[in-house]
Amino acid sequence: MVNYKKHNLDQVFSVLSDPTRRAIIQELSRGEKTVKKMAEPFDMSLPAFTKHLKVLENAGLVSYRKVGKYKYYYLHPKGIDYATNWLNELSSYWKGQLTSLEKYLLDSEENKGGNKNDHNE
Amino acid sequence: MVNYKKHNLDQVFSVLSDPTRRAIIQELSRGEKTVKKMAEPFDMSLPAFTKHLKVLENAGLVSYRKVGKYKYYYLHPKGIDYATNWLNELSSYWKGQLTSLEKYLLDSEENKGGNKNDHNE
DNA sequence: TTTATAGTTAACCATGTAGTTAACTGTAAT
DNA sequence: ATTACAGTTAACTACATGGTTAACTATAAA
Repeated sequence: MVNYKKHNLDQVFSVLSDPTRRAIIQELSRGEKTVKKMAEPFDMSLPAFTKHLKVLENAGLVSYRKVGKYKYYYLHPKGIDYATNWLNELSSYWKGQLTSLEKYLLDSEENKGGNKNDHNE
Repeated sequence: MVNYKKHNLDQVFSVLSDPTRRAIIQELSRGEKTVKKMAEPFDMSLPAFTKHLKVLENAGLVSYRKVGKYKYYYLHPKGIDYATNWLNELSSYWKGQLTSLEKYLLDSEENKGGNKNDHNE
C-alpha cells in the first residue's frame, strides 16, 4: 500500500470543491455573518444552504456563536491551512524536481497551441 | 446571485479530495510513470485505478505520452497552481482581515481546550 | 398571547462517484 | 502465429451528495 495518510485532507478538499462553500468561506473571510444573511445571495432553499454550513462545520472550517435566535458564523483558518500547506509543499517540491524531459514537454505545450504528444485538451 | 465563477476550481479541488489521486500526484511529482507502475501499490483493480487517471486528465492535472504499449504519465502543474493560488490568496486576505472579535475567539479556542461559544469539536 | 423570524429536521428524489468483474484492443515477445 | 502484457470499455452495484418541500423548535416582537 502507499504512504498516504487520510487525515482530513479528503474532507477539506471535498469541502472546497463546491462553489457555494467556497463563496461562504470567502464571505466569512470578510467577517462573521448570520445564516440568513449569508444565504441571501444564493438561489437555493435555506435547508440546502444550511447543509453546506454543516459540511463546513464538520470539516472544522467554520464555527459559530449563538446570540439569541441568531447564529454568527466565523471562519476557522486552521483547516484551510492544512490544504494550503499540502499544495504549497507539493508545488515547491514539484518545482525543484522537474526533469529536463518534463521541462521540455511543459515548454512545448505552453508555447505552441498543442503538441502531438500531449493528449490533454 | 453571488460572484463566484465556476472556472475549474470545482474540478481541481474535487480531484484533490481523493487520497488515491493525491498519491498519484505526489508520485508523479517525482517523475513520469507508466499506468501499471503507478497502480502497483494500490489495493484496487486496474480499471478502478485508470478511472482516477482519467479524472486527473480531464481536470488537466496530468498528461501522458505514448511509447509502444506504455503510457507515460506526467504532471501538469498549471491546474494545481490554480488551486494553490486560490488558497494562498484567501489565506493572505484572511490573515489581514481578522477582526478583534475573531482574533479573540481563535485565541481562546487554541489556548484552552474548548470554549463555551465554540460549538465545533 | 399571538404572530413573525431564524434556523433545523425529516423524508424524499435525482445524479454522480468509486468500486467491481468480464471482455476487449493493441503492441511486444516467443 | 501464438502468447503475454499494458491498458481500455462496458455493464453493473452501492453509496454519497445536493437539492427539494413540509413540518417543526426556539427566540423576539406586537
